[in-house]
Amino acid sequence: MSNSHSHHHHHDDDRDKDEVLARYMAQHGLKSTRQRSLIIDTFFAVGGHLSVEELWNKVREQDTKVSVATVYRTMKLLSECGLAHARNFGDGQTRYEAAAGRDHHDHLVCTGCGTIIEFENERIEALQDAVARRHGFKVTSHKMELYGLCRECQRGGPVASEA
Amino acid sequence: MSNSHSHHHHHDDDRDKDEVLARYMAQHGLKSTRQRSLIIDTFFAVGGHLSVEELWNKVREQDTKVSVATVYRTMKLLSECGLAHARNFGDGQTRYEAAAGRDHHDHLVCTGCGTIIEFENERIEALQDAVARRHGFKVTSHKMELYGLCRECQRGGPVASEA
DNA sequence: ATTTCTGCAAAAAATTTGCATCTGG
DNA sequence: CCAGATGCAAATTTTTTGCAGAAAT
Repeated sequence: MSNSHSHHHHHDDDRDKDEVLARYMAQHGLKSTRQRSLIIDTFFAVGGHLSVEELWNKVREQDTKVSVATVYRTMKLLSECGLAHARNFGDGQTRYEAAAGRDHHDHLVCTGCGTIIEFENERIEALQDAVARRHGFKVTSHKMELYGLCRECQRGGPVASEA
Repeated sequence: MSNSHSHHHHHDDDRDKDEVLARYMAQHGLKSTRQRSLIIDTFFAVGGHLSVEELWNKVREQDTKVSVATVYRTMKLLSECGLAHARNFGDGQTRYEAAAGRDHHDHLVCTGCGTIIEFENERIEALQDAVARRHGFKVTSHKMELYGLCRECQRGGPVASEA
């Protein structure tokens, strides 16, 4: 339900992403390797909010001997060039989510079953900017999470926890 | 819970806090110990957004042999009874901040110098509730952080990092 | 007396890093 | 070739835990 009104066309997201990545790598003298490509492709293909370990598992389905270290290093890269955002939802792990070509969005996190729903709200964004301006801040990014119980969990009681 | 308009008098916050704490401890069969009191008092006295280690250091100025484990355990407690909130600002550590008697507030985090400014905005809160309602969520808490450069850091360039 | 703490040190969990060895450009 | 990347294991960092002794109710 996202990618509705991008300023461009259909799969420009992908193109943008690749461009951003290529430019960044060139500027920083980085090399394109089999592992990096695999990790990055997997990351964008799977989507969602992946912990490094989850991503690592997915990656290893393709190439058994990619090391976690490489996944950590690659995700840090993606994060630095703005194609992924690191998030912390309170479970001990850092989770990454794709950022390219997406409007900013925030999260509703169900503390019962762990479901994460994304949403966007322009009016909130506008107010955030206003607040920041009022404090003399130049905002570069933000995150917002609402924690609570989803419809299901309000009824039947929380579904068994599953980390 | 923290629905109180804090426009009461001076130390109602403290009273509230102590009540909440006492009730919670009673209901859960918890004991009031020297260490817990020290940690909790220190936590509220210092204020700000403390990591466990920072708090531990402060605590040890009073009592050299409180263990870090106790600080972790106590902060988890405070967090569970709603008197403190755990936050993650992206440096590897969980930080806690006092919650008693305060209206909900959010943060402006300067990525240049690390300064954290708190703010409240009812209109944003209202919009958040609306969004949640629209998704069938019953929100229990939320967090929101805006990252960017504060006035200072926009001018003179980022102050030397001081991790 | 009984139940709940605390300190300590070991254990876990998450992430980073050193280094010898490969690899892309 | 050579800068940069990878794997692996060891090292860090952050948080949790088991347990025996200490305290609180």
